[in-house]
Amino acid sequence: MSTVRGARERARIEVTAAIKDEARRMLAAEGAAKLSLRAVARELGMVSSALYRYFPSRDELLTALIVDAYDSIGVAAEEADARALAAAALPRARWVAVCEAVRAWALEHPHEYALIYGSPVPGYSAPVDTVGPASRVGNTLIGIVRAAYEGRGLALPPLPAALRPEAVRMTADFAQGLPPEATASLVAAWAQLAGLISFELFGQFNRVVEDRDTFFTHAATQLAHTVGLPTT
Amino acid sequence: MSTVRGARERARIEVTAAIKDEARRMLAAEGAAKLSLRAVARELGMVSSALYRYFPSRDELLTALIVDAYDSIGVAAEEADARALAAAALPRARWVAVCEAVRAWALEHPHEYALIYGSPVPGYSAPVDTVGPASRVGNTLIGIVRAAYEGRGLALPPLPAALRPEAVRMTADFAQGLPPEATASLVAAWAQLAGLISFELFGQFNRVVEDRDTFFTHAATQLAHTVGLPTT
DNA sequence: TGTACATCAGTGAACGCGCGTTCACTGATGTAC
DNA sequence: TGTACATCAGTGAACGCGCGTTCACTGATGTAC
Repeated sequence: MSTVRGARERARIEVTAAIKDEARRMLAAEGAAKLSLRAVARELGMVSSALYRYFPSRDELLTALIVDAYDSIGVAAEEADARALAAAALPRARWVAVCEAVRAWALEHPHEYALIYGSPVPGYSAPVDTVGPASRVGNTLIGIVRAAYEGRGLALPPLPAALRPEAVRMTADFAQGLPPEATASLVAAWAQLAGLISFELFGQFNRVVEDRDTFFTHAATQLAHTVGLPTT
Repeated sequence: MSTVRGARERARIEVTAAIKDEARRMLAAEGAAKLSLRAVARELGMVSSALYRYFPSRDELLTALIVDAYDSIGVAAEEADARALAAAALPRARWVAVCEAVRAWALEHPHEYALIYGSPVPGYSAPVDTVGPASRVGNTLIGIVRAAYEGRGLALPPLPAALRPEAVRMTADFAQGLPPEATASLVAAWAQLAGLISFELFGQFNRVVEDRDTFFTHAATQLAHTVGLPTT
């Protein structure tokens, strides 16, 4: 059976996890730029070259952390939505709940958030493996708007003619079943949500916004409005 | 007269400028994390220790670049607004013009944008000198909304009671003369504008948004709506 | 079940690199008398 | 106007640091017969 593993295989899984955990800890403490294989190895009581049995390079380790971060924030969003849905929340409440969950995750994991939504790590370019996990939050938001559309419908202004072809293409590519107006607003809202969180996290709200929970909830509610979610 | 300078003083001004220019070039090429005093000195044909006659540390040089970047993007915003105003544009058109100018600046100076609006540089904390220059873009946006308010007025939904005290405080702190509803929406819009630009710049729109000019103009126009700027 | 060989995790030394910062110095520019 | 001294830009060597990656190796685990 494939569930019974030899000592070698079990050890490999455990050590790989330990490396990622330690790397995540360093990431949280110092940020991506300071993440070094040598420091991780040191902390684990290994010699730095031993890590090359598990990750062929520093970049591969970073990629693994990025994928994990995308999955982690994606799960946070999906679970928040599932809870809201279980509580029979209306689309607008689901939307706000997901936004708040994403923000809460970001505040708990600021460096991981910066890793995936902040400025790109110099010299590193994300490989294709990250595309799937990267879209979980977006897909959750799409799901909420789709449910609203199929229910009471959406309240959206008409698209300018110049944007229609692009909105139609985006809809076909990743938001099937939505009206193109909704897709365009949704993509913008997703970026805007990240802007709100980034500003808070990266210090732009220092000396500007003090009651940040209240402020964010209001902004997220307004965003729900811009994607056409009905008030009631 | 203080306008006649000795050779020493003139040289100092020129060399300081040359150091900043070269540093900016390296920043543009490699990003903030890779900016090194040694590399700048090398490129300038100086010995690395000579830079310490001009900047007491690497962080001071970074701070100078940050201040310059804030000023540069601030000037871009202010000039765009002045041009729109000279063309007798209505507030909404001024708003969109400023948003587009900010985006254009960001696309031309991606690493400088990342330096000021991206994830914080590890180990670096911005000193107080940056506060003034940092608020130029925001002040430009405030000015547009204030002009609209004093003209035809703003179209804004009422504030939730929980947010009112914070909105009143923000208004008193940096947006005197605006109704508190406008201040709250404005701060959110400012962060959302940065989110739109960051997503485009940092690659989140890859495989998502293709016709980015059109998309951005639409999103900026929608933002004008959320801050209450009248359509006509 | 036992043995011979293959696989693979981890070691330790080394390579070559670049960095920020300090310090005693030289020589040119500026200043006071 | 000329001279003596003070100021300051730039030099060159050095300190101490950490990094990613390679490579030949040892010894334990796994596998085929």
